[in-house]
Amino acid sequence: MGYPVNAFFTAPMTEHTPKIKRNSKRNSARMNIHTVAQLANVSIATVSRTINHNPTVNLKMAKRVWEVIRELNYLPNTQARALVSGRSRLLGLIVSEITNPFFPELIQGFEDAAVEHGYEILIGSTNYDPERMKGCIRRMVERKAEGVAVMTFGIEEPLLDQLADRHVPLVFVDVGPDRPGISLLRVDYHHGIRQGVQHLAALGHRDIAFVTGPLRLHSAHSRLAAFQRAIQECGIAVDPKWIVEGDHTMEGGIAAAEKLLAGAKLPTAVMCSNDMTAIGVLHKAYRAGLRVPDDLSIIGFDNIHITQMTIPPLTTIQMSCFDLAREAVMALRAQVEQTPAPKRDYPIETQLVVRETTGFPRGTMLQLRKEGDSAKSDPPGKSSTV
Amino acid sequence: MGYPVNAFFTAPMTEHTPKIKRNSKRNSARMNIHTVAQLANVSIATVSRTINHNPTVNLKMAKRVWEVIRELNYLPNTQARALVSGRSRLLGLIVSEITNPFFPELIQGFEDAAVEHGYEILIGSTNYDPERMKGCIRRMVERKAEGVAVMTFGIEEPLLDQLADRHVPLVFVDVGPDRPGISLLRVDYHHGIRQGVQHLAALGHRDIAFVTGPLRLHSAHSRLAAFQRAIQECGIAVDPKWIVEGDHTMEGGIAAAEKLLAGAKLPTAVMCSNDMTAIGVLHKAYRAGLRVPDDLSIIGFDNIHITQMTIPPLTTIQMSCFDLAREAVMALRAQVEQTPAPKRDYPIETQLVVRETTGFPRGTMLQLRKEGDSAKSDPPGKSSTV
DNA sequence: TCGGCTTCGGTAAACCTTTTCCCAAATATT
DNA sequence: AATATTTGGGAAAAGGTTTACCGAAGCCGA
Repeated sequence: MGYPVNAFFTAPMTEHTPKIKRNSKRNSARMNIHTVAQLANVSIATVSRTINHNPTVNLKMAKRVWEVIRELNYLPNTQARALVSGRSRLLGLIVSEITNPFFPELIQGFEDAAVEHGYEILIGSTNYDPERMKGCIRRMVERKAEGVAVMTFGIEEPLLDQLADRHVPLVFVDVGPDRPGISLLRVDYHHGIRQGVQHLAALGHRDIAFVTGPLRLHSAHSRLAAFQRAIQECGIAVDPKWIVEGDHTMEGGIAAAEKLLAGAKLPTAVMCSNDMTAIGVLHKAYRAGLRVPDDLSIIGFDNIHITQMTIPPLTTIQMSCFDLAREAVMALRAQVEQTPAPKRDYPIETQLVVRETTGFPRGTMLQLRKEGDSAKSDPPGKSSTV
Repeated sequence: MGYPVNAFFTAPMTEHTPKIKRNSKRNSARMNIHTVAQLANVSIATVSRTINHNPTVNLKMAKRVWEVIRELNYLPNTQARALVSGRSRLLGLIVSEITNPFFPELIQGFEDAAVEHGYEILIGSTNYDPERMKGCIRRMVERKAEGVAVMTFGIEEPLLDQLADRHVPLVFVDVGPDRPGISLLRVDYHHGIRQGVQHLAALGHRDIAFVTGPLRLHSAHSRLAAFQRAIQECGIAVDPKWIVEGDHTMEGGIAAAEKLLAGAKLPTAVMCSNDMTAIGVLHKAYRAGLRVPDDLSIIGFDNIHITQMTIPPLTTIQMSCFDLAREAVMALRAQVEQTPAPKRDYPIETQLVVRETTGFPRGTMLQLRKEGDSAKSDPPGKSSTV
């Protein structure tokens, strides 16, 4: 500091020495902005400005620089850029379980939205384990993610302090602490679930069971509450015996179905907190010799890709994970880039998709048959989507 | 220069200015190794040594430093560490499509193995698009991944030069250029596929179709070749009409099944290049009113989790993606950490898993029935694994 | 032809950490 | 008690980039 800046202009020799030193190092396969500058016969500042599309660089020179960059296949060192600019251009995404097909679809959407806006993503999978969650958060902080979307549908509050304390913008699903820098994606579970319940009620179902997600998670409660509200709206009583806790896995679905089958009276329809659970229930029904939908109607939740291919294709409630992902990125960007007034709430729609696992309950069917209306045996809405 | 502790010994006034500037910045929520050093009353070097468990730091001092680190919730800046140490501790993983359930399982395994050895992962999903592949590779280089596993089961050669030229260790599946720094994971497709073919042949199948993967991919050819060899070993002729190209998606499976169904003569069994294809075929069979396995036997490949839950559960050939992932990390580590003699070849086993989509072909079944052996109608090996 | 203005390009500091080198202090040895 | 040896810790450079600041060159009008 404080040296007369241009003193050296008149004394080239002293400056030459370090330059040579640089060259010798560079020859050993080390490529950086200096290499480019040297080959293009410009200063590193010019190279940097060219790369960052600074308009003060003259076109001819820019072209020359780009040519050298191409020729060398030069790519700037992201770490160095992030270090000096203070921007990592990294968004974090924390999910429950990467092996649940819902999440890869979400990840894909998140990545596409992020890349579109010049960000990259850092994925963390908690597997419902607080230890792993802690690790994920640590990594997000260490790598200086500029924002983190917590899509685990539930998070231990104390853990997120690590992030909140560092003023990392966060986005949650459903619920989260009300602080500045924290956005919420509010899923309107009620709309889709009510459609599902009404669909079942219209078919004549009165004995409707519900398999929840893990009740530690807030989203599981939200979905259950939406179900209970919808059921009551239809004037049906909710029998607590038919509310069974699952864990959002296929195995959990099987276990839940077993519990239901063990009861004295069977429900005629089951709604599930997610599609994987529904697939488990469907499988158990198959094993138990129940025909779907004749003996048991099943509705899932999420509308993951594979539900189109189950046998029979699953009626489910769509929650667009692309919307969810896009909104999450939007919310994060709004915080990071300080768009004037960042909304805190981003609503997400849900929507019933009728496929072929829902039909008349057995009793009704017989009744209809008796009335000579056998053509009706085709469930309504068959393959309305597929 | 100008670090707090000894600044005053030399030239207090001139050096004092930056110190104040630093502090003022630090107060505004900026935390780094200097903050820790200051609070612990040591130099930054000591803090760094403590963090890196350098044994020359005396225990008492280390304890004091760790306490401050804890109290501040300090986490070192990964970018800066990577920049100076030249080690990003990042491993890249490039997959075909994250929404194909095989890959999340692979990713999970890869991440677990990486984290176990102190690495983190960078995921790229190509969606079979060379443009995206290019982007993935660029990101891997930019972020300075220390090694990259290319699990797309096929890569455009010129693209990988970007990585090879930079001496980034690579690991491929099946096939890859024979250069130093490139390891191969050799999957023994033949073993599992032969088991599958023999299983079908033993049941009496002679008319066996095969739905390949996208033939641009080398792994598709490998699997097809393994099938053809196995078929010939069983003394069955391969009818080229029954080799149909799929694309590793469920939709591709449906399309392939449609092509097969349109033929004059139907095969009695179909082997598929992956499970998603098999699920598509299974679905098409269901739509066409064919019973599985009575009218059509189906065998998949990969043994993804969901195959346990298809209706009926899918007979498939297991390729342990955890093994694959673990071996990939091992191979990369061997290169990165210069273990004495890094093996180039890592063999991966495949294994038939018999579930319930394979049974006697229709003709045989009737024949057996005629022979009064109706008890045999249960296919052999039923749920031998589930 | 010269002075002032514009425009373009170079220099060095800053970002945060690791690591080498070196010095000082503490302990051991004669 | 004085020197040799060990140990612990501080200073500073390096790593690759961005950017503020400043100098130089070119251009125009007078």
